[in-house]
Amino acid sequence: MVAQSTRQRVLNAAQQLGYQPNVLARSLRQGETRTIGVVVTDILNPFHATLAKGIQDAADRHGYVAFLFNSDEEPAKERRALETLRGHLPQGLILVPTSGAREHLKAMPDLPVVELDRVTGNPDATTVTTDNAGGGAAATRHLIDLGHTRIGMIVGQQDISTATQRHDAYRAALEAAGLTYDPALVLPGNHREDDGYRAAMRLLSLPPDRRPTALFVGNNEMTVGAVLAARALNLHIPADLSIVGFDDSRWAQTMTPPLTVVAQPAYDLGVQACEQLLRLLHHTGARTPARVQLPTTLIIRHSTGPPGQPRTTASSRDPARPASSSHPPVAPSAGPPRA
Amino acid sequence: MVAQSTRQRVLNAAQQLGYQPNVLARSLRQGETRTIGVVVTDILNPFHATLAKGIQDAADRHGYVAFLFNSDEEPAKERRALETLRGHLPQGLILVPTSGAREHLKAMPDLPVVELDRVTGNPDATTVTTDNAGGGAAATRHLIDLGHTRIGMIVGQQDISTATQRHDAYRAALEAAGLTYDPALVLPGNHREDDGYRAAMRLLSLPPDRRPTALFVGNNEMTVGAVLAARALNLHIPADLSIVGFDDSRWAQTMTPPLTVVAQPAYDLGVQACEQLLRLLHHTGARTPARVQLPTTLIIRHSTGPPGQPRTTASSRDPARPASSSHPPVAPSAGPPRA
DNA sequence: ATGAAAGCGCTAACAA
DNA sequence: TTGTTAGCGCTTTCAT
Repeated sequence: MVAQSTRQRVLNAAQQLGYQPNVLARSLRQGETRTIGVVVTDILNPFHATLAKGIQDAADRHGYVAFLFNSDEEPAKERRALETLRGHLPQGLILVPTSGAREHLKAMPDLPVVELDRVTGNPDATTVTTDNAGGGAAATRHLIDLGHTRIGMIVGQQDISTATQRHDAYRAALEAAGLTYDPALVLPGNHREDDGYRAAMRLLSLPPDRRPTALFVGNNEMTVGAVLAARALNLHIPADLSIVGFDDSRWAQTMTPPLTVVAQPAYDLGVQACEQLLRLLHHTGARTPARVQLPTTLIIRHSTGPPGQPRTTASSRDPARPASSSHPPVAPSAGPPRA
Repeated sequence: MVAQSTRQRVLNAAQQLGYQPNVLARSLRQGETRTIGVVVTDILNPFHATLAKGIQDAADRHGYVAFLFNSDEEPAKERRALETLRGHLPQGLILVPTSGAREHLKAMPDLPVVELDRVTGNPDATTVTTDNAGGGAAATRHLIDLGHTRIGMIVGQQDISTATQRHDAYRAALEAAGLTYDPALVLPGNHREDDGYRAAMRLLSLPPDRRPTALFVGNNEMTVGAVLAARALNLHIPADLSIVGFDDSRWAQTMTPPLTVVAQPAYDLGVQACEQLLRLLHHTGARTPARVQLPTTLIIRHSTGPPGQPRTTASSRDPARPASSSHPPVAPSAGPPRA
C-alpha cells in the first residue's frame, strides 16, 4: 500500500545493497520454513539420485527447498538424519524408509510424511510407490514363457516392502503357471552389489540339475553383482543364464548384453512424492490418505532367452561368438529430464 | 554449572517431552547456522553424487549440515541455487562452478568458498582439484606408447578449467612425442553423454586414413556416448579403436571391455573440500589461499591396445571372438565407503 | 498510508 | 549457582 514510485525506489535500493531477507528470522516469526526434508537410502544409487532430483525440481517449482539426507540403508543413520532435519523445522518429510522408520517417525508425530518407493505399513501414511507386484509378475511370467522352469530369485531384505511384494509376485506367478516354488532358489541380499554377487555365486554353484537357468533379481544394485557373478563363472548370458533386473539404468541399457528389466519411473516418483506432500500441507483436510502407485514396464532386451541344455561344467562349451553383433547397436541412453 | 542430579532430571524430562532445540532461533541468535551450502553440477552423475556424499559425510562428522543443490550445468540455475542458499545463511560454500560462477559469487563477497573439481580462476579462491594435467598426459602417453599416431580427443567446454587442463596436457604430450596436434581430431562437447556420442560419431566417420585410432574422452558421461558411438559403427574396442576415459565408475569397470580410465578420488575430493572449508571457517586468519590437488591414476584395462590396420569399412573383418574370455572375470566393483 | 511495538525461541551478559 | 533481561531480523497487529 505504497505509491508505485516509492515502491520501485525501495526495491532498487534493496537490489543495490544486495539485501536478501533473512529466511531464518522470517521462518521463526511465521512458523513456516518453506522447507521439506528428504531422506533417501543411498544417494549413490542412480535410482535414488533420480528420486531426489525429481523431488528437488518439483519442490523448487513450488517455492519450497528440499534438504536431502542419506540413510545409507542404516536405521541408525536414518534416525540421526531425521533428528537433524527436525531441528530445522521442515514442513513435511519425504522418506524412503528403512526398517526402523516406523519407530523413528513416532518421534515426529505432527509432521506430514510421504513414504516413497517403500512403505512402512502405517495405514495412515500417504505413499507413492510403484507397482511392484505387477512388475514382479511380469518379470517372472516372461521367464516362464521363455520355457524356464528353474527360476531363481535374489530378493531384498524381507522387512522392506518392495522386496516382499516382488517376492510374493514371483512366487504367485510360478504357482499360477504350475511350477513349484523352491525356497532353495531364493536367496536374500541387502540391496547392495556385493550382496547380489554373493547370492548369485551360491545359486549358480548349485549342481547342474538344480542350478537355476534364469534369475530374477530384486533391485538394480544386486543385479550388477549377479551379472558379474555370472561372468566370473563364465556363464554366458542369455545362453547359459537369463537375467531380469528390477529398475532400469544406463548400466542396464549399455552392458553386454543389454539387460531385460522391470523399469520404474524414478523421476516421476520423486515429483509425485513432492506433489503429494504439498497437497498434504495445503489441503490440511484430514481425509483418507493418498496412495499413488505408478506403473512398471517390462523392457525386454537381450539378457533373457530360452533355457540352454544343462551341462556339467559351465565353461565346457561356449563357442566363440562376436561380442557386438549378437544384438543391435544401442543409441545413447535416455535419462530423466535434465533441464 | 548445575548439580549432576538436576542436570540428569532436566535431560530426562527433555527427552520425555521430545524437546528438540529450535535450530532457527539458535542460529538467529548466535549468527551461526552450522550449515554449509553445496552446489554440484549434476547430481545424476555418479562423480558428483560421490563428491556430495564425501562432503556430507565429512560435514556430519564435524557437526555441520550440508545443503545440497544442483546447477544442472546451467549458470542461471546456479545463480538461483546460490540465492536460495544465501537466504539460509550458510557459513560457507562448496561449489563446482559453472562458467557463470565468478560473476555469481560477487553477490556474496563475505562467504568463505571452496571451489571443487573445477576452478573459476579467482586467485584468492581456495580450491580442491585433481591433477588434470597429469591425468591428461598419462592418458595420452599411454596411447602414444601403444603406437597410436592419430589420437582424437573429445573435450569439455573450453570455459571449464578441467576441460582446458586436460586438453592442454593432451596437446603437450602429443608434441613432446613429436606428433602433430591436429585440431580436426579435437571436438568439444557439453559434458553429457549425447555430446560424447555426437562428437565420436563425427570423428569416427572420418575417412579411414584420417580417422583416429584412439580416443581420449574428457569426462565420464561423454565416454559413455563415445563407446556407444563406436558400437553403433560396429567398431571393435580396442582392435579398431582404443578409448581412454576420464573418471572411473562402475560403468567403466563392468562394461565390455572394461575401460581404461584416468581415475579421480571423488569421495576424497568431497571430504577434502569440506575439510578445507571448515579450516577457512575456523582459522579465520587470512593467509594465502589453500590449493589442494589430489592425484589421478591411470588404470589400464582392456579398452586400449595397439592400433589395428586401417581398413575401408569398419565391419569388413572382425573375426568372431569369445566375449568373456578376452579378459579376466571382474570382481564386484569397489565403491567409496558407504558406512 | 505510515509508525510503533510485540514477540517467534533462543543465548549471552549481567545481577543477585 | 540461579534468575532476569535484551535482542538476533523479521512479520503482524494496532494506533495513528
